[in-house]
This record gives sequence, C-alpha cells and structure tokens, in this order.
Amino acid sequence: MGTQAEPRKLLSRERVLRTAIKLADESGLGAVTMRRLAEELGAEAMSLYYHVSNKDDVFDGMAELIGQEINEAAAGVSTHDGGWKAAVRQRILTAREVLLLHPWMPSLLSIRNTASASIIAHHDAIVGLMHDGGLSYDLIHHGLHALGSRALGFAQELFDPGKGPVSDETISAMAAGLPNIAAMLAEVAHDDPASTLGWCDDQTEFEFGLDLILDGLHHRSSATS
Amino acid sequence: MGTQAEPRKLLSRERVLRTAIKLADESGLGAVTMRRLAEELGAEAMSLYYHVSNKDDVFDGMAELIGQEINEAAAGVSTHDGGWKAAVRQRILTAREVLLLHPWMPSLLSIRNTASASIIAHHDAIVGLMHDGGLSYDLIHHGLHALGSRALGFAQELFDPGKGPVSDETISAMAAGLPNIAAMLAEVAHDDPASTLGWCDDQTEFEFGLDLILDGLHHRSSATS
DNA sequence: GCGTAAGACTTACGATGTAAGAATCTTGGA
DNA sequence: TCCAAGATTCTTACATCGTAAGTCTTACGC
Repeated sequence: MGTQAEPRKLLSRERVLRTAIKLADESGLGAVTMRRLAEELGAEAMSLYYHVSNKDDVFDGMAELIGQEINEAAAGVSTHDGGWKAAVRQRILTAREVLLLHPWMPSLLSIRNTASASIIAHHDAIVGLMHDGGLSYDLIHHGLHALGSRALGFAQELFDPGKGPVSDETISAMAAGLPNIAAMLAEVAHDDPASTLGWCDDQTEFEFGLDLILDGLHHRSSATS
Repeated sequence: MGTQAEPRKLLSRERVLRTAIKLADESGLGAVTMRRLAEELGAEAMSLYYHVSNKDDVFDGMAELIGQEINEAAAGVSTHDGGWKAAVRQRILTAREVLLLHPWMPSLLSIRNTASASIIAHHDAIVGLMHDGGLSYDLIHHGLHALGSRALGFAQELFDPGKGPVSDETISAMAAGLPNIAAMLAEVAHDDPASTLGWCDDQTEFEFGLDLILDGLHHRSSATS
C-alpha cells in the first residue's frame, strides 16, 4: 500500500556512537558535529541528547568502542611462546592495525585524555604479559610510561620531515640553515611512502622504536635479576 | 591637560603572538580566541587580521616563538664533553624545561602539525650532535622517529593511571576486571606528584624513557660500527 | 478512550572564526 | 596648510557550533 516512509530506525547510544565512528572514518574527526551526526541518523541534533549527555560523551564513547575493537582483535591472536617481548610486541602491533583503520583516534585521545575502560583493559593485558615474563612491577610501570602512546599503536610525530620524495632543490634550499637535516635527508631518502597513521609514521619506524624500548626493558630486567 | 587616555600601543604580529602565549600560559589554550586576544590587546577582534592571517597562523606563530625560546635556552648550555648521548640528552631536557613553562604546547603541536622553522632547527641541532658522535644518518633518522615528541621534551600519555595517591578502595575496586594493573598500582604507589606536563609525565619517567631510547641507539651504533 | 512516560523535535542563545566594507589615522608632497 | 593616498583599525554581519528549555508525538497498559 504505497510507500510507507522510511522505517525510522530507533536511536540508541550504540547507534549514535557507531555512526560517529563511521562518520569520522569517512570524513575525519572534524566532521563529527552533533548536527551532522543527527543528519546521518535521520534525526535532529537535539534528539541525540536523550542518548548521549554531550559531545565529549560521544568522543569518550567512540574511544571506548575502538578500545573494545582492539581487545577483540587481540583476543583472536594466539599468545606466542616467544617470551613476553614477542607477546607484548604482538599485542601492540595488533592494536596498531586497528588504529590504522581509524586514523582519527590519536587526535581524539589527545583531546580527551580520559581513560576509557577498554583502553585501560588493553594496558592491563600488557602489564599481565610483562609480569608473566618476569619483569618487576616497578620496571613495568616505567615501561608503560616509556611506551606512552606507542602502547596503543601510534607515536606522536611532530612534523613530517620527508613526506613523499624529497626533491633535490628542497635539500639544497635548506642546506644553508639546516646543514645536518639536509645531509641526513640527502642520504636517507625516504623511499617507502607506505605511511598513514597521521604523520610519517611508517610501520618500519614504529616497529624500530617499539623494539628499541622493549629491548631496553629486557636488558634492564636481565641486569637486575 | 587631564587624562590623556591610554597610549594605545600599536598592534603588531609580534605583540599579537606574545600576548597569545601569555594568554595560553595563564588560562590555557582554550582561552586563546580572537576576541579574547583582541580584548587583551585593547583592540577589536577583526583588527588582528591585519597582522595575522587567521587563527591557525596565530597558533603556528606561537609554536615558532616557543621553538625560538628552546633554541635560545639550548644556546646558553655548554656542549658537554660526555659524548653525543650526554649532549643530546642535555638538549632535550633543556627543551623540556621550556615546555614546562608552556604546558599547552603539546596540545598545540597535536592540533597544528606544521613544522615551524625554529622547531626544525632544534631537530637539526640534534641530528648534528648525533652525527658528530659517529651515528650514521640512517640510524639517526630512525632515532628521530623513535624519539617522536620526546625530542621536544614531552611524551604523550594516554591517561593517568595514578594521579595523586591511589586509595586502597580504588585498587580493590578495579582488582576484579584489571588484576594486573591493580597489582602494579598496589606495589608501585606513585609517590612523587611533582608532575605537570599534561598527564602523569614525571621528570623521572620522562628521563627513563629518554635514556631507554638513547641507550638503544648507542647500542645499535656500537654493534654496527 | 486515555493518561503516562519515553523519545523526538522546535526554538533560541551565546560563542566562535572571519568576510566585506566603512571609518580613522598617518604621512608626505603641493 | 591642505589634501590625497596608503596604512591601520573598527563595525556589522553571517555561518556554524554546542546545548538549554520546553513542546509535540507516539506507544502502550488500563
């Protein structure tokens, strides 16, 4: 009997948050406004406030859900028998894979530094792996600080010293004021543009830094015990 | 000739940026709005646009000035004779001291990841110190990535696992879902609340992470050469 | 039918960045 | 001294944002 209009799916906190994540995935965190979010849901902005207390609550909810995604992904990966270092490494790289699907997460976490339950749980798992490996809680504590955002799979890069191929002109132009960086760029010449998580945050570079820290922790653990 | 009204100091890009920094120091980055900034300068919001192209330009200018402050502070510190590691460490800790005076810098840098000239110069200096110390440019390049924001004196902390004294109730409350973190907190018990740069970013923790990375670079350098 | 409460909507306000153009002030040449 | 021509500042206005307050709609037990 004719068009029965759209089914008008009900709103819910879950649906709001999922839509917010989809919106951020597609158009960036800046596109997540209450009005745009409502539009995406076929509702009005103020209607969201019945399910969500305010925008920060939306942000926190998004982080919580991504944290769950990380934990689920990690649950599906067998705990290696290669020692705590391999296990922690694995967990963190798994987290990173999830974050690569949601590149806005780093920004979100820097805006809202409240700890969501699922992200704390992720850290709890890391602490557990380290402790099982024989590290003291004191060392683990220092280690968590040393890892910082790396525990979640990303590193804050301050700028992008070599996005794309560095032209020779660029190098000679900066050679005057920045002799050392110029020399480095001339020699290193980033060639793998397979980056993405924000800013020049290569998988290779990420793993290098991660291993540097894990090795350091391992060394300090062996030396002490 | 009575009161001659206020002298009405002239606006200038310099004055706008300095005032923005002062405002951020006093009331946080969120207080830096064009109107508030204008008010502070005894002018109208739109008048600023003659000296500054937009708000992002203000942010970039602030970062540039802080970068200069870092470089000036570093210039006043003698380059040690303790090898490249001590020299780099010194430079980074000096940068950190400046950042501690401007706790909003981390947030600013995460919002505007454009590279200001002075901050690039700071990195150039670090590259120089490392190269003088015999590190290969390739290793230096990796090292810079590994350092990330730490090169400027801060580390992104995701949340604050132990701000202030951790109450026993808190620990027993979380013991159920987070056995490992609970156990760690029970044992470690943060006791030095002399933190500040954002979130639980102790000087001690910062230096621990910094040394972990520098030691790792040193080790990888020795092994290769 | 009818109250009742959950859920969605309307309207409105203050804050923000900034476009467009008017007003004022400064300065140098006639 | 006067006046044209920048240089600088101000006025007004608009779009967008988060959200407070209150109203309408719908579903359902009686």
